Amino acid sequence: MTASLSTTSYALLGLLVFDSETSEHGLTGYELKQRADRTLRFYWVSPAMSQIYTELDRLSGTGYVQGADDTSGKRTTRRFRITPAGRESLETWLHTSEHEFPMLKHPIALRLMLGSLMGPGEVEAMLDGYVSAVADRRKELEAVREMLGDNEAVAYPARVADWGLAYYDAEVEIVEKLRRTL
Amino acid sequence: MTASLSTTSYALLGLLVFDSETSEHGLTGYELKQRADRTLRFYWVSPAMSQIYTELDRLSGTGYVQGADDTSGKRTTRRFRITPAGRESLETWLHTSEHEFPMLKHPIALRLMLGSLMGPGEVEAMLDGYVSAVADRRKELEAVREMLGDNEAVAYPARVADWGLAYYDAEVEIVEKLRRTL
DNA sequence: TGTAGCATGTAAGCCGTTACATGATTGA
DNA sequence: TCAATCATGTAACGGCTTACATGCTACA
Repeated sequence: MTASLSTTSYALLGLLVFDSETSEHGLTGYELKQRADRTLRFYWVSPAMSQIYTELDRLSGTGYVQGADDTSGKRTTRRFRITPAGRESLETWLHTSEHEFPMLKHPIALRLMLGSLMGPGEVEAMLDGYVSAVADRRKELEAVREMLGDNEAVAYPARVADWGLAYYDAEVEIVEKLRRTL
Repeated sequence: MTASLSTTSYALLGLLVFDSETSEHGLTGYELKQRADRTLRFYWVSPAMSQIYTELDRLSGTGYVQGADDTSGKRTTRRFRITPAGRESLETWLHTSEHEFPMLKHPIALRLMLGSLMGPGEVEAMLDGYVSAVADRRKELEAVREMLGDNEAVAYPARVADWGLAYYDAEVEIVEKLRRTL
């Protein structure tokens, strides 16, 4: 029987799969957090450091990752690699689990609903601020997209990044149109 | 000093504001859940029933809502109304709080990242399923939009619904384009 | 020498869910 | 009479965050 994990656990396992295909030494918890900040953050969550270490302990417990002391550097660190069992569990999850609908927590839309309680100009300012925040976000994601390039090994992550970029573009267009109707 | 509440608390407070502008008798926890299912769900969350009652207790504690036994019907229920203090707290929140960036938890995008571990056809099937799930969602939101009509009192909620519809349309377009590149 | 980044954890606590429990009313 | 809906809660627990604690290394 397969231990059932949270989606976040599988997401981290996914990051470890990509690592295993390009390197042999694994990732530290710290490095895993950096990867999450670069990728997962845009369409899932980037767990807190403390959460990363907790998940790594959990995944070690189920045998899905294996941690080993790395003494090759200046400092001894623990590096984690995905195990065959972990890879299998991840694949089973991909094949069999329910595909839940995305969950969007959108504080700007929530506030807009209460626009009648806001002052004149305040709604506009909020939407302008949001458009510029999206632009910032987009730039960050663009940098990630450029890093992925056209490397076949990360063709799917690149597609996800493209999806994200198109989403941000659509969002800006929608909000700017909405802004003009106020 | 104002008690600091979760965003979900303010969202419920917002629903109670709309009620207060159209009726005088308030909402039961059960009705509040129904409103959340119709509106909040699309761009925030619709809390579980148990959470609704917990929040109502909390909001009663801070004096932001007031519950009263309603014995006018066949059955005695508790109906909640927002208080002037609650309305003020909500407005303060609208004016002063940080506008966090939306949070998207997108299981489909997450799985797509791991597309290289999925079988041929499996990615396509997943995306097709997603497109049809979005279509279903869109229909639900469309029904809500129609209910709002062009009633001035809910002009802002109507705009939020329009935003949601445009978002679903964009999502379908993006995914269908992506689908063709596989 | 001091600050930023690397590296790893524990503890407390919030938010929210599912499961469980109870019971009234409406309508087929 | 039986199922669906209305209506209200408690208990247990999972997931995740913030705050706190510690210490090494690189570099300006």
